[in-house]
Amino acid sequence: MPESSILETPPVAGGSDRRERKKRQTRDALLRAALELFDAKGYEQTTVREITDAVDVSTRTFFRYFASKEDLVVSLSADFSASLLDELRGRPATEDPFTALHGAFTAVFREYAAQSGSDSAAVYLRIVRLIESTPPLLAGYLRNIHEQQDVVAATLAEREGVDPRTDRRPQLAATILLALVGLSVKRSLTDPQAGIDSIVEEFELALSQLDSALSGHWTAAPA
Amino acid sequence: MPESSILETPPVAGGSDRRERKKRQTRDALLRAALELFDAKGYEQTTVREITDAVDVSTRTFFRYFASKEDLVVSLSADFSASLLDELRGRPATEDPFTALHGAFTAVFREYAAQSGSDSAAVYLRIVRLIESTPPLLAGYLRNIHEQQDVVAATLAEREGVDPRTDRRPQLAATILLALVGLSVKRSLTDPQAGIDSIVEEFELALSQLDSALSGHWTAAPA
DNA sequence: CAAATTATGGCACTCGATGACACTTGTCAA
DNA sequence: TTGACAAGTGTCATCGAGTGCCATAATTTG
Repeated sequence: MPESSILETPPVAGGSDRRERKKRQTRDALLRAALELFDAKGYEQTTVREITDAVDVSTRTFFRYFASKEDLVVSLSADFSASLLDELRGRPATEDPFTALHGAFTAVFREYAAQSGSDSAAVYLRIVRLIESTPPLLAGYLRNIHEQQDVVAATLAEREGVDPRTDRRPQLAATILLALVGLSVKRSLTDPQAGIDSIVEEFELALSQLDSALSGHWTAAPA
Repeated sequence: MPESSILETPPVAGGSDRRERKKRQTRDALLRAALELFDAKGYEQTTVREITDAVDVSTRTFFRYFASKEDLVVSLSADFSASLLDELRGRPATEDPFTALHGAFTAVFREYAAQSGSDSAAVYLRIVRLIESTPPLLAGYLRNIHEQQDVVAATLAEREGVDPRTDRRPQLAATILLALVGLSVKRSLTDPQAGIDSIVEEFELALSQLDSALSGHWTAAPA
């Protein structure tokens, strides 16, 4: 069984030892048990002790797999950001920054949404909902995004062959686009029915209303 | 001596009792001692115990004044956000959303920069530097901004008489403008010499380059 | 099988944060 | 002035997150 989900440890090294497998299993078990408990009784109400008891390892072991309780959740959303960057780097150089960033973003989400064989999309939504409803997690999540900004900006600068230290447009574009991504995700969550596709829809909508929102009064209907 | 700085407890009530004064003194002392220690040995390396020892109160008292160690720092920057909202609400209704938000932002910063009689500007910069260089503080700070978004959006919606639940432009505008504020602050900090004025300059610059950054390739010089 | 690695468990400890209880001090009414 | 009453504070106890250290068990390698 493929069982390819964002819950798994990324295929870092080719280590195919039994040791590696066991590590992966424990990590995976901790992850699943934690999300289960977080769903059931909330993030803050769940102690690390409870998570490790459910998997039957020591709490000490937990902190060898995850830097912190927060990291367990946030690292999952970080994987997602990593996908976005990968996709962005793979975009043809003929695309201008805006198009490339826009394309990379929609591609990543569509990819997740299309993975019918796995539970990536479901897990992603679960995690994001958890994050959005838990202040300390939200904080860590936003910090992550904030750090990504610089990386995205650097990537864009390289694509366009400009110096990111003198030209402010890369950082500016990265800031705006990532802010829109965040907004789209947030909006989609207000609808409990909404799936991953609605994130893309919200994103498109935001882009189309950008001009209208920033110019003049809003007496007219959104363009 | 006026001593009017953002270190002080905001003038909540007119309570001019001795009790009020004493409370204010303790809070103020904790604030100053904490910032002093944070500057000297870093936020994470400073324990609450050390702060309270410097002021000679119990650690329990500390947590009666501040919800957390993080709150002590972040609440100061939150005051700033509050100023922005006040200013925004005071803007004439004839101004369109973009103009109002832009005007409110520059006004608040200019006001801070102009307070030569106090150390508001200096303290603000000190705090923001501390926040930007301390991951957990940055996280809390960003979470604050994120929460402000909804309030700003609601304010804009009211000004324009649109329904924030159906019209997405308020939230969109708030998101973009606050993201630009954050970017401007961040950029100003890279220059150790920069004062508060440079934040406004960065903001203006970002606005003027918005179109250029989001459309086409960047072969041409920034508009 | 023996030796070198490496994951794990257990323990003690620090620190942030909270709750309970008692003490002191400022405030207000009689 | 006196006597509540409330508010700020200190002390003590406790919990949970996170870390350093060392012993031990599992795994890999020779």
